Amino acid sequence: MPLNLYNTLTRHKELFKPIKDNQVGMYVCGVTVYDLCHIGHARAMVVFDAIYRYLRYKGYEVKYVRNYTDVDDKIIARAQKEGLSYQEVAERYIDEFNSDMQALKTLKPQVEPRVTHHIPEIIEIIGKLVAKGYAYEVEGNVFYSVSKFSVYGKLSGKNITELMAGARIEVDERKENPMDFALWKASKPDEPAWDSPWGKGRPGWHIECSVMSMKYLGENFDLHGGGMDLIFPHHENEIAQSEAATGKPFVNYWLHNGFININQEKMSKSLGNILTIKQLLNQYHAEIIRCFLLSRHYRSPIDFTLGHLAESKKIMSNLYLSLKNIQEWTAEKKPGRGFKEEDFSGEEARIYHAIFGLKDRFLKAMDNDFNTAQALGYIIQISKMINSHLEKLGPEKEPGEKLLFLLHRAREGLLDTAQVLGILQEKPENYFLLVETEAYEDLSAFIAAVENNDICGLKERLDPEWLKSQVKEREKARKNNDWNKADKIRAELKEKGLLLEDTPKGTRIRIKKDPNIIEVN
RNA sequence: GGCGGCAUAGCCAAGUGGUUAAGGCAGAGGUCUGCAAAACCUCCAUCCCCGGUUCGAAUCCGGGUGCCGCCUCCA
Repeated sequence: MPLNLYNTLTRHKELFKPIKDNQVGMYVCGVTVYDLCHIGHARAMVVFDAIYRYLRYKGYEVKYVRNYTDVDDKIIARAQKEGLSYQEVAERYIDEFNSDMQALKTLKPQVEPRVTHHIPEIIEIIGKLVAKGYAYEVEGNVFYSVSKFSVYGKLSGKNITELMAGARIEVDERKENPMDFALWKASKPDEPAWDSPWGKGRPGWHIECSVMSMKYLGENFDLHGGGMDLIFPHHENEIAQSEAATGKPFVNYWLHNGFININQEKMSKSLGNILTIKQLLNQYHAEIIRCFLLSRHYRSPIDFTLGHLAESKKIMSNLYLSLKNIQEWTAEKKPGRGFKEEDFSGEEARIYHAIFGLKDRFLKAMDNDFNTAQALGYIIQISKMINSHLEKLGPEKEPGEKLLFLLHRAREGLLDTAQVLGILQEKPENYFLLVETEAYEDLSAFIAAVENNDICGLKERLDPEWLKSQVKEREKARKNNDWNKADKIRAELKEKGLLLEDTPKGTRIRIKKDPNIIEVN
């Protein structure tokens, strides 16, 4: 099935055609490593991770490159503030970024180039641009001359003459045109510097991506991605630099993800509403975050609120519930043989159709400009059908051959599609343990776990002896039909964050998690 | 001022002209339960406004209105 994607360059959805039959080169602008990453970064990284996974799912051989900007003004400023070298700052935040990405279960790109490892190549390209007359040197700085590149503005739809030049830019007198931008910056004393034909200095911001993307993917490659904000000037400038240097078209398809708002406000340092990935991961399982991020189309803005996150949490629990149900119903039993459509009728026939149609529908959704929201909807639909059907069959959990067959196929289908979104990667029992704090069916086992301090932090908050006596009291009260007392104890435990649930099999317990630990202003 | 995007139920959200407008959350009613919880069942929209194209439009075109982003570092 053909993949269509929205190309910022043409402002249309286009049929995706790789340059080399089934190989894809993909470059995504990474981060400037001067601080912890926030949920906006998380969105970009998760979105492009899903795109990367999907391309591979479709059978493309993808070379994925994502850079680190490890030298720039902000890093230098941070280093000076903390009395560290810029390398130390960069190293620290590269490590932090890596741990965030790993926690968010993103796949590692094949190449993660750093600016400081590519200085000779950068100098070479700048030299080429100067030689070709696209750039000029002033006092050790090299600027790109925007007016020499006739199609400047083609990505962002801007027109140089109409750009209110200088309106919001501090005009640098040394530039021939206010829109010109730095390729090479002369360094001040105490700043990182490399020798160059124009004296000591360091690369400007945009040139690195031109150089590193072309180095690893060729002068013309397939996909280039990043946040919406990078369209102008960053990506516009990349095009200007690259195409001027090589005379070839740079990137065929430009993809840009939308921004995250927090409670309908732009996330910004001045508003003080920056939420870091670490804060979020502290409270929410990575797959809940991925589910939230992928439940909207990647180009739309999305609003971060605790309510929305709670929805995603519910969704993930329901999905895992299906896996758990399937696991319990199938146990170790393998389906005896394959069945055909005509073998099923009624509810089972509907489930059969849904399961066997899942992959097609999933592909169709994803082929439509990576519509993860719709794709996720289809996955949830299957999950819901399974849960509902099994519930109706009652508690015996003795599936016939045909149902066994359906359940196995459902599981395969769910896992196969969900992995493209990077969800349902945990074993259900582990997921519930991590997220819901799996309900303990056995109260004495729970108390023992508290005593052993197996449950993080609970021993400090709860006296196991007190807990033991409360539980015993309540059991006694229930036996005596003393419902008032039983309810009272249940309420007391609830205040301590313990939820008692009476089921036909007995009383079980689960730990209530506080959903409001993250503070969002 | 320039460029771009969005407007679908209480909320979030999919929907690239054609059967009953995905899905989720919340809510209401129900099953189960001593009660509650969990789970399951049922119910819950004609798509911002006005014109136009068409046999037929949420979907295409024009005009309004209202939001938002970018034009400065930014995912």
